[in-house]
Amino acid sequence: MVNQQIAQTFYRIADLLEIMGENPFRVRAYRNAARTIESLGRNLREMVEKEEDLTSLPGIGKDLADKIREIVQTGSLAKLKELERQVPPGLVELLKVEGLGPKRIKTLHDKLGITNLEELKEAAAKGEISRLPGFGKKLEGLILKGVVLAKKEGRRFKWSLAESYVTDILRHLERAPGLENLQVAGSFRRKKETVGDLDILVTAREPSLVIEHFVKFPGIRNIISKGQTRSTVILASDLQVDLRAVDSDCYGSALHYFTGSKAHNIAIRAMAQKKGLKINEYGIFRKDKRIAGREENDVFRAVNLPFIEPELRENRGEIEAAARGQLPHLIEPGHILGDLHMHTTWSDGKYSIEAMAEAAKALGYSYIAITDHSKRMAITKGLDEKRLMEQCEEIERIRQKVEGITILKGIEVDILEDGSLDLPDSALSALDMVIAAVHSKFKLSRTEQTERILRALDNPHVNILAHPTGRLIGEREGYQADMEKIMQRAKDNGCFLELNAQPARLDLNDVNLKLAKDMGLKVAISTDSHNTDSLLFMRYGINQARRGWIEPQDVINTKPLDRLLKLFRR
DNA sequence: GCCGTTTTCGGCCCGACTGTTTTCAGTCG
Repeated sequence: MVNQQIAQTFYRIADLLEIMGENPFRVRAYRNAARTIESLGRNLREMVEKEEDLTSLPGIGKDLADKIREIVQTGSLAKLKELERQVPPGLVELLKVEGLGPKRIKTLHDKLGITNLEELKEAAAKGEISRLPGFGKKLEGLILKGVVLAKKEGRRFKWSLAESYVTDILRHLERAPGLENLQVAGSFRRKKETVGDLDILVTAREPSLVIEHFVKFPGIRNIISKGQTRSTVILASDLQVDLRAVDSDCYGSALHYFTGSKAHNIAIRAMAQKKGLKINEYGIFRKDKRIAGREENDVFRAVNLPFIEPELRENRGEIEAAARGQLPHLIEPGHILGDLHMHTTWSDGKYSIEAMAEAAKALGYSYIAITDHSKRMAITKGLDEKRLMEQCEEIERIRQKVEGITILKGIEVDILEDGSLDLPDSALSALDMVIAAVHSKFKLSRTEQTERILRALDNPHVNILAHPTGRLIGEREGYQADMEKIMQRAKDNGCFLELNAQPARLDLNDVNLKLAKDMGLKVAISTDSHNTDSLLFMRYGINQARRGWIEPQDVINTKPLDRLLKLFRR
């Protein structure tokens, strides 16, 4: 929580400094630091309390380390308050308007006294803006439209939803005349859990023909720009799509460039600079001579690095790891041997145990675990002790019937408010494995929530903590809890954390996955399926795992059954 | 404001598109 607050503070300072016309590199320093903090696994409050050296974090120097300490210790930052006295706070909102950046906002403020969105709208409506030097009728119109759009800004699309748009757009683009290569780049290619827009790269004999074809895509609501090599459109769903066309000689360097992340690209380019090279989307250059760029790997070769998988390109240590020859060998869908979290008609699932087993078998799995809810989840017909025993007998019968896959007896047992479990040990001891989960009392204090979960992990029957933070992407923040402590206890107790592969959960997130890996704590990637179709959500889990640097050996359900069962013996 | 296997000063990624310009600034990614 404090990490997010600090990151937001730094972003805000960056915006304010930018509007004041400050040194752009200083502005960037604040944004870089904010990004570092957002993707930091460690809790800054704890680091400050332990008097750890904050300047060891990338992009944090003495000055920003002091500011972090000030925010942790006082809850606010004098520097921010001072800036907010100098710049009307409403001006920052104007940055969200398409076509307005710091320079124009400053002009609008200085010449027309505009301090917020409402005043901007009035001025545009009265035609005052087009009379300013450097502003024209067209920009005024854009601002009028932009003022409305600004409120919607910031919407991000879950990766799984973006994927459905990608499918349609690619089907359209494949029919473009003279098309050679077609690839989605950007955060979609990096498998980020949400994407802000889609970046599509093409190569073609005649790029402008592809652009012409692209803008005829039926799902387009608005064409923002359309040039010789590049076009931006907005789909009816509000998703922005950028198309870039390059020559096939540049395909590799362009793909690297458009895949990002921005922070990764800047770091790679800085390395190239030191070697007297220049990297841009058109290739790798020594002086003015182009020396490579057809293959994406040319970029990495130019800076003496091995290929770095797109999912790792966040400048979170992947470049250093690559330089040391210590990049992870990321997990792939084929490594998964079974699914350890699913529901049936015994609680809130839609299919029988047998149907789930057959569906999993068809996916080539060698085992599954049936993990229905426990009685506290009354709305799901959660199992009490008696029904759980009946279900175990039913599983015994189906084991005889369905061959070629092992069905494990499990439960997703509720963690009650005090950290005790919803079923007695006598019931849990009859099972092959136990998942424990928080489904209630999300609002407990951080300390209480942490203690509650730690106590559950101390129950010797618990093997896996389900959806460990409880967050729902874009809808609900997770409950407050000290994940570092929870992970450490799980490791000490021989438990595991789940990576829940439901596209709305993807819980743990990438940062926490990396933290778990660094601690040596293994995870289970599970679909939490309530029907046979969602067994396929496994791939979303794999995407997220790869972003968290997870390798096959870090995941328990890549292990053959006998080794898995040994891991469940605490 | 950060950073350093040439450096503690002087750099900091770089190109496309648009609009209002008659040669370029601002914005965006």
